Amino acid sequence: MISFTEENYLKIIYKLSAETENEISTNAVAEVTQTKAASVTDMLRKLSEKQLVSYQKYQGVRLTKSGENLALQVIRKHRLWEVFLVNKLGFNWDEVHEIAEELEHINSDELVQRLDEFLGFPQCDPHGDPIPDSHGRMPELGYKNLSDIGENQTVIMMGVSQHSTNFLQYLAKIGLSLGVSISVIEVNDFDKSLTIKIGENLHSFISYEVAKNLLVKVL
Amino acid sequence: MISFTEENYLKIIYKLSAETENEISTNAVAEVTQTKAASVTDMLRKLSEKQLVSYQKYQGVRLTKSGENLALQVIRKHRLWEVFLVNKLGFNWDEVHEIAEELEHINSDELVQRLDEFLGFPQCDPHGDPIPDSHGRMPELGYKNLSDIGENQTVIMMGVSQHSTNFLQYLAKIGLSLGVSISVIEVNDFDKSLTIKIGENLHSFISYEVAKNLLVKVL
DNA sequence: ATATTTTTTTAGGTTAGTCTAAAATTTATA
DNA sequence: TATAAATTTTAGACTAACCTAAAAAAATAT
Repeated sequence: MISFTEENYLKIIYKLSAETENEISTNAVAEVTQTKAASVTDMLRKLSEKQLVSYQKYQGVRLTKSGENLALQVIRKHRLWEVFLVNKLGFNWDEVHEIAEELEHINSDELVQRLDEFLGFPQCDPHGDPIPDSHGRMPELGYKNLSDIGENQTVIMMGVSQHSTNFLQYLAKIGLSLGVSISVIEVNDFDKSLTIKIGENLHSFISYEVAKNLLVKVL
Repeated sequence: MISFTEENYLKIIYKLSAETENEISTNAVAEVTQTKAASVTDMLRKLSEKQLVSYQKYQGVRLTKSGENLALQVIRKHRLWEVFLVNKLGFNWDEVHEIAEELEHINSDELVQRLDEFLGFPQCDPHGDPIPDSHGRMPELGYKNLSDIGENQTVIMMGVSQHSTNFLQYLAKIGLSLGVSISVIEVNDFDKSLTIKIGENLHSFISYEVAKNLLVKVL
């Protein structure tokens, strides 16, 4: 059996692994789990004994195939529950993360299966993140970052790659929400900031930092 | 903050209290929690320090007002989730208890509120048990036990007061399900067993033990 | 290439929730 | 009402997940 806490470690290692080819350091995990490096070392040894990660001391950690599968199932549950909370219960997309952090550990394959069906087999969560299927396969959504879109192109906003409440509320304030069309009017050479048109007639100016975190679909 | 385990103890003490006026014994709690009496003693001392139960050693335990409120909130969540699982996800009523045992500990008042609304403010769960409101008030459903119904009366089956899978599957087998009409044909003086008519033309014979656990609405 | 800094691990300790075995208390019985 | 039986509590120990402080290893800088 795998515990709530172990599941969280696997999920965190999975997410850190997505950003690099290298092993994940003890400190990197400690920062995300909000624990001390010593605690992480203990847990890595334990996960290693269960064959969920490959870990050599001082050399960082990597998920094994079965560790990755477990991580993907947790992520699948998290994202399905987020869809439920937003689409069925009417929560705002910036309110669901905490609750989904709890729901993702509910243990029942039958439940996940039925929830998926009830939601109409969604491909992505309310932030545009892809939902792995029951075998752990991620759907290929082909979204790009707005920062990679050239001048005079028009795209549709599909998601975000940063989920902080701050960021989501900033987007709401400047009129950016899922499904709106965004036209890139001008890209500033110096700092890569963008002048964009949101919808039909709202103009806005956003930094490269923000553009990098917006997922869009090219028409 | 109150833990998963503490919530379970409160819920169990609440349920045991419904069956008696007296204090609940350490052993009674141990039996339901599937732990040893020594562990229960430890927990009762802790809950007592938190003012959630009143407990004098060797004298058994009772919920305080705030302990009872917490227990009722857990029961509320359990029953709302059961409604969700059956009405929305299509589970059978004998399959939902385990999953609801996990879901009942998810911590968000906003979630419970919205779930209640999404389900249409149900008055009772799929077993006919009343769902406390957000203030902990139980709706008065006025159901009776089938064992208290006299000969020649007709009632509607509304629920059960025993939730074991065994029992629920036995009911399914003899054709008893929520909403069917039951007519009491004859009551056996000797052992109080009943001859009943289920629906229009199905006759059946049930023991007093079974009749005691069926909740019915008198027309 | 050595010294310094940073990272990681080890050693030993804490808390929540459990256990067993023994002691204390209550209840039942003769 | 004294004794036996049952119940409950205490004492001491275990595991999971965390901690701090110190030691060890790796990375960086002089």
